[in-house]
Amino acid sequence: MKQMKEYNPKEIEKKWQDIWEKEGTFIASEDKSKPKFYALIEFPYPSGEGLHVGHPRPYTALDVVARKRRMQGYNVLFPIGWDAFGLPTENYAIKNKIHPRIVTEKNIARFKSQLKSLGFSFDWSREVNTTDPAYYKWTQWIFLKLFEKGLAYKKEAAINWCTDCKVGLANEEVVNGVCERCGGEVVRKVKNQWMLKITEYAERLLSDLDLVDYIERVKVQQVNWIGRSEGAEVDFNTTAGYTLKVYTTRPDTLFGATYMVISPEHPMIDELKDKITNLDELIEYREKAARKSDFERTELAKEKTGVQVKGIMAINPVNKKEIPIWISDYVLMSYGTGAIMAVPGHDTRDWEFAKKFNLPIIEVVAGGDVEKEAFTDIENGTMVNSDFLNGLNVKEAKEKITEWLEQNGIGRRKVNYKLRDWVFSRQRYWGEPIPLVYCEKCGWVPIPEEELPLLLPEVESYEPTDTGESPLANMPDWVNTTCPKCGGKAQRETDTMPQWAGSSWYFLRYTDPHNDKELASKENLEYWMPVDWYNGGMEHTTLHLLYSRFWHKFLYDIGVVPTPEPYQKRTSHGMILGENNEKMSKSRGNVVNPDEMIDEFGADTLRMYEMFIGDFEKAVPWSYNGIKGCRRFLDRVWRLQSFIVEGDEYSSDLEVAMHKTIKKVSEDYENLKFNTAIASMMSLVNSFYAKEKVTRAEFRDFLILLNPVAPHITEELWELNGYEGMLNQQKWPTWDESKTVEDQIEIAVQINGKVRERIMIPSGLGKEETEEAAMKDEKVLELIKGKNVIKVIGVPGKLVNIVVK
RNA sequence: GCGGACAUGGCGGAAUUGGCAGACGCGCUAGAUUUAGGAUCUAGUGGUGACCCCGUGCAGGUUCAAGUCCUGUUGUCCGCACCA
Repeated sequence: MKQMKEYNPKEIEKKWQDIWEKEGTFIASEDKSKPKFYALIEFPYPSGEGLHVGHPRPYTALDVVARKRRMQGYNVLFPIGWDAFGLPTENYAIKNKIHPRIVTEKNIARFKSQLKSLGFSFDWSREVNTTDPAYYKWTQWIFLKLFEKGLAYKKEAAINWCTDCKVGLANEEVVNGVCERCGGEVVRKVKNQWMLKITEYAERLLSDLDLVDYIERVKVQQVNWIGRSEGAEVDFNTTAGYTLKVYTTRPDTLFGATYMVISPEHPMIDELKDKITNLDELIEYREKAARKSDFERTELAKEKTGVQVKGIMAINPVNKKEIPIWISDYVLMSYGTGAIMAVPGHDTRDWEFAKKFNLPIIEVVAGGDVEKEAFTDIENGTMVNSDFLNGLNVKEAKEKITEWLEQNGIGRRKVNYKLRDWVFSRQRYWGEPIPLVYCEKCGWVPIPEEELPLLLPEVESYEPTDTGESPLANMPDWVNTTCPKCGGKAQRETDTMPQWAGSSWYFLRYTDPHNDKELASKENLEYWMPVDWYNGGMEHTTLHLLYSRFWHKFLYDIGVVPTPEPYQKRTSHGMILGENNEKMSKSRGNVVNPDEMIDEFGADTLRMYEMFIGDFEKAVPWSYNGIKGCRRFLDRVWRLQSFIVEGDEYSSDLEVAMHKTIKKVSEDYENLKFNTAIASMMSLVNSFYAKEKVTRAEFRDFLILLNPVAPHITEELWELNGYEGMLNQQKWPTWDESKTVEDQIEIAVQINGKVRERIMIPSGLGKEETEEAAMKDEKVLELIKGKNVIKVIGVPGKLVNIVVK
């Protein structure tokens, strides 16, 4: 036994990180003849807090896959960058009176050193930064293209306004009625906003989910968020001659419509103000509704409120009956037509409203008791009280009435989506300036492409204003400009883009990050896209993921990118919780800092524990003892050196174990089952210890298998023990399926389903031979002696069950 | 309310198409070694003292065989939230 050096992670991790950097080991090659593999993680937002141990979980997972793929001969792109515009930095900058650019630089430096100390195989030469003018030039360019194609428009709209951040929020940023970022109260505020027509892509965003390999829960969430529904639009005439359009998914219940409800903001009220006899009352209700924050609205959702529109009645087109019109805030202007036909017999909300205001309820689908509750079942039940629909089931009735409506020109088939257009303006400083100017004569005019990027100006104060204007509005020198079209006086847009802008296309930039002619070259996009595997958090499923798919589809339509979808495969990791099983946060005092773990145990141990901690897709609490166990394993691996014996082959008694492990590890790394891959390597090491021997061939292949998880220690052991070259340049080992099974295997013999004996039989026996082998066994014969054997069921390789009486 | 996921030892978790429940790790117990151990090694570790038996949230069912399939039920987590 030779003298062994101590395992010193501090020393060897630094050593190998320096070597990898110096040699450019992980720089993606420009050689496009090799098969490519593009692995992507969500680029981090460089906050002032630094990393906690939750961050490295997804990064390590894809690092493992990336490292394995390189050894399998792929040209791997595994890039990293910074999503650096955004509110927290700006807020911190305001509070501490430091320019957000300086704050950003500082935070990035911190994140970078933390990520580097974990030994990820990122291609640092392709680092991007959304706040770099050379990057946001192209964010602005894409926006101009959207504007050019009519997909960006400015609209006076009631938006979600965070009273703390003093900024408009997208629907997606309002969580439970409060601001997703700061938890501040959100109220409705009418503002002139830039909007992006993501709704125009709703159908494709939905149907193209068939083209990609996303985990089910991601697909389901996107489907729900897009919220497609099929129904009909129906025209209701009114006694005032005004036509009220409604959208319904239940046209079959038209005969049961006993009143109508329109949203308080519905334009009919203003248009017919001369004919409405209680206008004051309606306006009062509308104002009350507008003042309510979204939070209050949902809070008060239990009790329905409303006011009848007096002086006008609607006419049910199927039976010409006059029915009253009400306004109520349970009908939203932003969905469908802002008006509904109320069918209290078969819609729960309408039923509650009708009960409260004593409106008639008519049963049109038999099967329930509409006096007790709305009958909403659409599977069972037959149409009644519905003239020519009587006797049909719901499905048939829907079809028939829709045809009838179309024939009579009073209705049409209609598909609706819950998805709304994307509020794209922020009244903030730290974001991409919107490259448009407003000219009295020409309206909104894009600044010429060659003038991009439109730089964010230096500014005295970047505090948001109480009026809701961007800080940029306080800079007349910057705002006042000339119209690119007519040369007249014009003013710049002072709103900036939301944080989601830069992250909607960053994966494209990685393919060609230094290109100053295009956002990325055609050849590079052709070669690298789509992203083969994208892992990220579930919290981005309805925001970033949908937004970036939308931009990508748009870029596909205008011929910039070669694929209709950006990401071929999407997976998601579970959160790492504090040791107390609560979400890790500063305020709970349960944050575990990766720097400290690296200092105490080493990066390899941390990486390994991140992967071994549990089911990758589930939330799991951190455990200090758990990480200690991983360090213990690496210590054991280090000490394997003392067992090394000569041998270019696997030893006969471990041959099966080797092939099995290679198979298990190779497959598990691909299937997010890092925990079981590591478990199988631990078992293998236990076998080496049991023998106190490991051949050079066994050790060699074991090191390769372990390398993606623990890259530093394995490189060091590779070198120390005189293997050729660098470990990361080796070929991934392969397994021989026929060698993954022992010659003799143990199977169970059950009697009436209970295991009573275990026998050794040669592997590969068929069903009958297996049964025969069991029936020959002495102990088994003993056990069934004198009993009546009814049935013998053999399962090759598993067990034999003997049914006796 | 709607949609989705999950429920297995003291803990994190394993378990192809239904086929030996509890792999691997932690923790714990005992022993060895050590001046000492939050080090290392060996053995044990679902419950009950042992064979038996009982055991995958709960109650049924299908099957030779159920953690896995079916029906019902309870609980936890996540997403959406008056979407007509």
